[in-house]
Amino acid sequence: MNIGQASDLSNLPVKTIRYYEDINLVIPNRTSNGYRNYSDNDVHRLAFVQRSRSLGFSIEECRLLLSLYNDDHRSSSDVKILASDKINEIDTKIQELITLKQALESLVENCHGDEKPNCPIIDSLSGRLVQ
Amino acid sequence: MNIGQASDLSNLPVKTIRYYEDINLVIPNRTSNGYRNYSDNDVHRLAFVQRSRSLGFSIEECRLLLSLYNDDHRSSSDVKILASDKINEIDTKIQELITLKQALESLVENCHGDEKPNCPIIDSLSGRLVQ
DNA sequence: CTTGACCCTCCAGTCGGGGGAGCCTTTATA
DNA sequence: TATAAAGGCTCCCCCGACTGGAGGGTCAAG
Repeated sequence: MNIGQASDLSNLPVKTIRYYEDINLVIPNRTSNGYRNYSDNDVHRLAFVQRSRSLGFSIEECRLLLSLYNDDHRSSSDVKILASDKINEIDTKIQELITLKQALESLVENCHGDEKPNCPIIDSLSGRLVQ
Repeated sequence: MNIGQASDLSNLPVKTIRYYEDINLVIPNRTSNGYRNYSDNDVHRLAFVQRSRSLGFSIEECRLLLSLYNDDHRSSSDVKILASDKINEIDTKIQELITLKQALESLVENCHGDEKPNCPIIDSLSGRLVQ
């Protein structure tokens, strides 16, 4: 099938699918007119990448997951480790964002938010100690 | 002072400080030999940007914050709105990451993680319904 | 007078694509 | 059968926010 139909079936933009070929992730055959010709298996792989990406895996992790996907002799422990690592990564990011949010909240709480220029948020950003 | 000292005082890499000049964020004078010559005020502005960036503000938001920083007639409400919006942004991101984490956790829980190829994580990524 | 630390500019790369120009092929309609 | 629209192709530049490196110039110490 052409790239447009592959795009519909995989929920990936056409541009992204071409990009995935550029980086040797999912490589279709070509028809005689030079058009990309995606097989059902190619589309499965595209959709696999789409779901993996939406779960937060990087392209390189998707490449690894794809190779496990196609490996009949894989160990499920390899996959589990990859997913567990990603959970830890996400968790670290969440904690960082919570810390950030708390810092901003404590600044906002102390700001009157009126028409006057006096502002503890600016004071803090400029390095003056507040509180 | 030279860029190296400005780097030490602002906790910003030399490369980043040059980049901030490129994008017209903090522009120093030059000495006769062509070296950048940072004033104390320039360094304050660099440090201001460093703190703003570490609180999650984008470069364009930093540009706006800097202009408020230098505006004696600012309203603190303008600053407060900017910071509150950023809190909401961060909160949205946290919620997205929590959802992502939960999805991954439910997949990992069902995976035996042994030497066998059978793997509900791969099954789910490949679009096969699990559970 | 040389060494090393520091400074300069310019170019390319990162990640994961997006936008658009300029062209070719296929398909639908008049 | 002519034409127009839709879809395909390659190629190149753009995003944010830097980072690395090449290839040079400048300055202070010994």
